[in-house]
Amino acid sequence: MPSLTAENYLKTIYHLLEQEPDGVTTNTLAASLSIKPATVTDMLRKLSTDKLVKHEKYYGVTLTDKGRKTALEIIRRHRLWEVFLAQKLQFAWDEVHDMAEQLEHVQSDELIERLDKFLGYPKTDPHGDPIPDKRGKISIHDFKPLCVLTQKQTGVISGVTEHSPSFLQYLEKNGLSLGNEIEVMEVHAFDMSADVKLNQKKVIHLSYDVTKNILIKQHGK
Amino acid sequence: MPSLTAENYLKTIYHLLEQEPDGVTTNTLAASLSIKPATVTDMLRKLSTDKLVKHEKYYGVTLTDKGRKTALEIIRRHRLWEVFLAQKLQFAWDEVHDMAEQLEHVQSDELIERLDKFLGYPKTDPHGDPIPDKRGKISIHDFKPLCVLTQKQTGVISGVTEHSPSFLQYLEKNGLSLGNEIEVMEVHAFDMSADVKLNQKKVIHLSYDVTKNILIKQHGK
DNA sequence: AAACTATTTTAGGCTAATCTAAATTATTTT
DNA sequence: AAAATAATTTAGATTAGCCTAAAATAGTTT
Ligand SMILES: [Mn+2]
Ligand SMILES: [Mn+2]
Ligand SMILES: [Mn+2]
Ligand SMILES: [Mn+2]
Repeated sequence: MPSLTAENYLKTIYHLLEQEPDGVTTNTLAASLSIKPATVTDMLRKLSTDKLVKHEKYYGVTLTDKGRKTALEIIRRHRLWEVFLAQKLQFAWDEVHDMAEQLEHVQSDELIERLDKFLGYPKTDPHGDPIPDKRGKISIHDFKPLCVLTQKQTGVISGVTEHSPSFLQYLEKNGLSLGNEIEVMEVHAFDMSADVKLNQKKVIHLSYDVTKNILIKQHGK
Repeated sequence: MPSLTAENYLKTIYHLLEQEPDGVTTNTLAASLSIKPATVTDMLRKLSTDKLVKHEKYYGVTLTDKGRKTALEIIRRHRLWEVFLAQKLQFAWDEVHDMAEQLEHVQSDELIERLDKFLGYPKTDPHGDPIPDKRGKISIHDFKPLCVLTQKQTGVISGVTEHSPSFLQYLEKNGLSLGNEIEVMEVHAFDMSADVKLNQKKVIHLSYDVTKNILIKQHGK
């Protein structure tokens, strides 16, 4: 029964550990939560006491099994609510995150089970991110950033690594939604931008800032 | 933008004013919120500063127009979520309240509008209580407690004034759900209990504690 | 009208979550 | 290896929301 605040710490630590698996620093966590490092240190002491994190003073923090399980529960709730908002209430994929940030803290296991069933047990959220099952098991995909594909390689847009409304709206406007096929026509060495063919039709030009944040499931893989 | 705590005060004051229209006392409010009177006095000062309530020291508190509007928004959210839980997630009417207590605090006007639409603009919640519209307009019914009906009078079960799971489960078990027809066969003077015919079939015996909490829409009214 | 009782408010304290400023520790540069 | 710099922790303070105990007020009884 962690507080809403503690839940947000655990979730954020979980996400940051995906980039820095052997420990998240106090500053990184503070920046991510938009609070001061001193506040983070305080909370890490409490989370340590509750055996949710392991904090090596002056080095960094990682999750315990208990902490990881809790984080995955929150992520499960967040992503199921996002599916609900997108599929049932017809919100666009750039609109669902902020509401899910609130809904994820509603405490009721039964509610989440029923919601899962109501949604038809979805495996991914509107951004292509996998939804952990009720036991905290999460499937890991081997999607690659579009920027690592080379000429002639093809695949399906299957996720994003950037969730800001402005980025998602940009993708939507250019027809780059989940499920669409792409083929890399040419990569320009000087700025890493790429020409990409969409659904075997239109060719569009994408900057590196865009291609690095689009995840591709490669064909025949 | 009242806090979650302030929202609960406003909602509770609104409900208590339905019984005591010219002012809710500090003790009543404290009991209703399960906190101490001293704490209530503190919060009432803050809500007064924010022009949400009018507090006459040592007498009682009422809502300002602004406070009433806010309370009705929260009640709207609560009841719409209850409809969602009952109709879409198949929860029983005695299970929805606690989850709605949490969901009602999720802040997003657009979410509530879409939810309302998704549910087909319901006019009442699973307990028969009216759902305020987005402008804070709430329809008032003229349902009467079953206990005031006399022999031979008939009507339809249309609401309850007691929401505890044990009471609601009792009603459910005895077929006393919303929409069912009743006819008063006999009222026993010594304990105010009543024999009531359900859907022109079975006659059941109900104590006063039960009949006073069932609201009836009388036929031809 | 005075005294008593019940209710309400005030005074002073506590905890969770935040902050700023100062002290400490680790890392990098010279 | 010392000094400088950067990151982190500690110390002390603040605010919201709660508490208990004491003081003040209102309502009731004699
Ligand atoms: Mn999200
Ligand atoms: Mn998502
Ligand atoms: Mn309710
Ligand atoms: Mn209800």
